Amino acid sequence: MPRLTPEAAAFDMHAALEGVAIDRSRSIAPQIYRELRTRIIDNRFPPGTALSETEVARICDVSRTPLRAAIQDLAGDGLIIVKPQVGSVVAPQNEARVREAIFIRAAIEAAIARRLAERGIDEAALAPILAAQEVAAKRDDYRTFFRYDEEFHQLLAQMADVPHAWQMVQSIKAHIDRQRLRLMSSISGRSLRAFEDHVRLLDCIRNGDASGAAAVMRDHINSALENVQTGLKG
Amino acid sequence: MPRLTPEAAAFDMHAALEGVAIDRSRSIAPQIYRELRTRIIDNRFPPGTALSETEVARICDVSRTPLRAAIQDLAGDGLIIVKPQVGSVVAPQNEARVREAIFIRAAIEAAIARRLAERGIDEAALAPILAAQEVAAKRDDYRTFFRYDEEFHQLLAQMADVPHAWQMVQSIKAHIDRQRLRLMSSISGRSLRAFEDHVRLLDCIRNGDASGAAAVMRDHINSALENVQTGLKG
DNA sequence: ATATATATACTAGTATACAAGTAGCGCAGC
DNA sequence: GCTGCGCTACTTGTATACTAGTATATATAT
Repeated sequence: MPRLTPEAAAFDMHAALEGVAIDRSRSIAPQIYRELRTRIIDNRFPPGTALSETEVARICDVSRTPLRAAIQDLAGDGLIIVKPQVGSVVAPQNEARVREAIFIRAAIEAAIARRLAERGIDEAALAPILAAQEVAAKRDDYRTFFRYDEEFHQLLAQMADVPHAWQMVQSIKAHIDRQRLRLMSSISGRSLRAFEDHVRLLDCIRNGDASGAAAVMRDHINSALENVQTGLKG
Repeated sequence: MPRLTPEAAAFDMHAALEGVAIDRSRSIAPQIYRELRTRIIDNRFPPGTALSETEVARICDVSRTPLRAAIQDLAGDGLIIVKPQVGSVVAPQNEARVREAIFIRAAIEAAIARRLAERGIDEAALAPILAAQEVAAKRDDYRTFFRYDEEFHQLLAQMADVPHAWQMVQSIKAHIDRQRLRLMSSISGRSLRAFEDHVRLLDCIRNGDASGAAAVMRDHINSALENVQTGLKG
């Protein structure tokens, strides 16, 4: 086993895996994947945590086979680092990695915005979400706003008809979200700024301003960079 | 087993897997992954081919475990469709999928071009590749040109310092390359046009024209769309 | 005391056995 | 001839046993 960091030494694996419930009538591997992924993103498994396949499998009461499949998938996402014959650890939060994740998300979502501006959209479908966002934003209720923000972006991706692109965004977004929770309430007025971005984005789309829409979306996503500079120590 | 298409019925699995050599001193799973991936992309495993884990494992003389891991990874790439308790097949070549792959690649690489224009690059490193491209392009030698084109784009990604973004491009590019080989020599003058794109791209980067660089790159990648319309039946 | 060899207790990678589910074929009955 | 039930032969999913490699601790020699 790799040397434990002080933080990881105090880590309680049983506590971190509390609430894991497996439905034996469905495939186990994807369920374990989801459970672990959620816990890594919300930092119940802090970066650097050692994950022994045997130990986790025993605690979750499943065999190593589906658990291993989940670990491999998480390694593919870059959330777990597997060192052959040595051990697996939750990937450290690397500033460069987060910045690159934001870069990729901005690239894909800007392209989505561009396409929507070129093709036009059904604004009616977005209206209720946008209204809910406005309420949350004016209350500076970032938690609620964040939920509708997710919906908003997802709906745009659906309208652009690029499901796999959205899947990639979801995958890469894990690296961004993993550090977002730490600071989400720290910056006041953030929701309002984001809401205004959305309004400006829809303006551009409505006017068929493809480059403008892409630029607004790019800046909107890139605003997460502000967190990176202040949020990560390394 | 899923019903066989006429094409797949005549398929010879042993022939398709010829040349698979496993180095038992290294991990087997990634080796199998590479071997299968290569064969799917160059259509030695035509779309729709049924892949039985047991059968392929036996022919490759490995156990199901590492082979299964490879299959799962390929399913993650969208190159194989796994139907639980039914069977796995090589993913059909879907026009929408290819178009979306091009969309994603264009998005990421356009963002790379933009970043390079903002930051500036070391043109000297690109010069030899560009020179080799010019020679191949003027001979209309698409095969050679294609090799240098790959190098060119990879080097740009390296310069932009986004290794994971490039990894994603590589992954998604499989869907594009799978249909490229069929037509690569069909359109004459293609290399020259691509070469001119590269020159214009470097012009924009040199002048710090971020939007221009992004636009050139976007159009450059999107030119692959011309193949899609004529190349796929469905 | 320090450096080096070695034992030990882990790790992930692989092989194999078993379970559960699906599709297609064939036969019985209508 | 046609319909429907059931058997059979596959498939992938899971559990477990085994292999091989690594890091740490311990003992030993210098």
